[in-house]
Amino acid sequence: MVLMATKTQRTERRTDALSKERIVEAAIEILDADGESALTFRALTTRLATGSGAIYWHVANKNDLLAATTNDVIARVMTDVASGAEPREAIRAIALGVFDAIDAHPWVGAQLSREPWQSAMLQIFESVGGQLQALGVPERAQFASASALVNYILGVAGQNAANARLLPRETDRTAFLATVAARWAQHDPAEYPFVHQVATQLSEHDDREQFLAGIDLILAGIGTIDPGSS
Amino acid sequence: MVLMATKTQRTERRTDALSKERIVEAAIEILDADGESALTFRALTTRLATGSGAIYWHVANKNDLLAATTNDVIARVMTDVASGAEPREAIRAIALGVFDAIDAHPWVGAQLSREPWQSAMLQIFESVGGQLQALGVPERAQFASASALVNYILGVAGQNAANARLLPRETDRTAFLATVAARWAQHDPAEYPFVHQVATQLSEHDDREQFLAGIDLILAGIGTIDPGSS
DNA sequence: ACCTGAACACCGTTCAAGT
DNA sequence: ACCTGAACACCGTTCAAGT
Repeated sequence: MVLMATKTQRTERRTDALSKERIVEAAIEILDADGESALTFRALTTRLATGSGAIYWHVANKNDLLAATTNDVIARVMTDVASGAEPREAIRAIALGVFDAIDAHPWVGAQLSREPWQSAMLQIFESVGGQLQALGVPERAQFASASALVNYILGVAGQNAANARLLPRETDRTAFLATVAARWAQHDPAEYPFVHQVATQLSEHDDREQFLAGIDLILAGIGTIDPGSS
Repeated sequence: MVLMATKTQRTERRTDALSKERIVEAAIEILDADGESALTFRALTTRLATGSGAIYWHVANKNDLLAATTNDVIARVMTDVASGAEPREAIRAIALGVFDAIDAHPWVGAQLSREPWQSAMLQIFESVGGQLQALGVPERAQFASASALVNYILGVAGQNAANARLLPRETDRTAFLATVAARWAQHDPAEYPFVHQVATQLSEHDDREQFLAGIDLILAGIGTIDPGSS
């Protein structure tokens, strides 16, 4: 195919032509490999063997580029998760999908908590909202319930992204949590009794389980809503 | 006092000597007046009539400075709120205090969701945790409950900060929400039925009330926890 | 001990010029 | 229509030199 095309190409562009997709793809690779600070237009131009102006032809600015990369990752999560399970399970699956995506691409977390009205967020909001309807949450409470869940997911997203930024590259999670727990334990117990008390639990806990426990707590709260007349 | 001191000052420094407090104070003024992007070391040196090196003598780097400013604002909120009300009311007061602080200083929201293990977060965590104990939440559930509440607050913090960044300076909130709602309504109803449906509610809702509704939802969830054997 | 400010090594973004 | 890359106007941070 490719060999044939070399002869008769006419309206076809060279296969490596720039496009927003190719730029986004390259940006994701850089972000995953070396983190947020490594994504510069200079790094992009080098990787794509082009000039900075070429990138600006396809992308408005860096914010636009970051929104596009985040959107890309979240869209993939949402299509993977779309299948029809029981609503409560579906919500947990959506939440875990986002959680795992941020675990795999920590920069997504930072971006999500920075640009909440962007398309990525809309997709999460839509998925969660749809499941709440399926769950039979009364209409007047759907918006607030979806917001609570999404805000919670957003909060954890930012937190996990920050952790990943602090983590000195591939440190294992338990070692990191032990460090934070030790720092917590150092605070004056008189001034920070609660922090002091839960410091041990911190080093033992499983981030992912804890995240899910929070989702379940909110779902339990939603379960207490009076179905009312609607 | 000051006049007298001018004669016999010895170990005293000139009253306008630099200090971390003075730098933090100036940073907060810049952030409040012109937003995150306005806080540069050059702007700081101009305002403080000094050199960049002088600032670095008191502050490790820009991250350190931002953490200190956030810590300052949150500390003020926590001492204002500390009074002993009923636990559930106290938690609502803490949450609203943080919410209002971010409303007044949007950059705090961005920073909170960026540096969750910092001192500012610890203070919120401690306050919330203490109230959960007073509420009689069983010990095994305290950590997860506090985390859920704090993560939720964190998520809203980031969202509000982002909104403030989008807001073209002192636009009123309802006008802004109407714009977002209009954008939501533009999406294909077939693809985004839920978003489409709640778009109207979005433009009518009160951010602050909605925030509190989420807190109440989580508190309701916490209320369903089996007290167990402790 | 604390401060000065020039210098360094970067950024994102623009734009005249090319194809 | 799409791409090139030099140039611009910034950054945060360092450091020799001053007091």
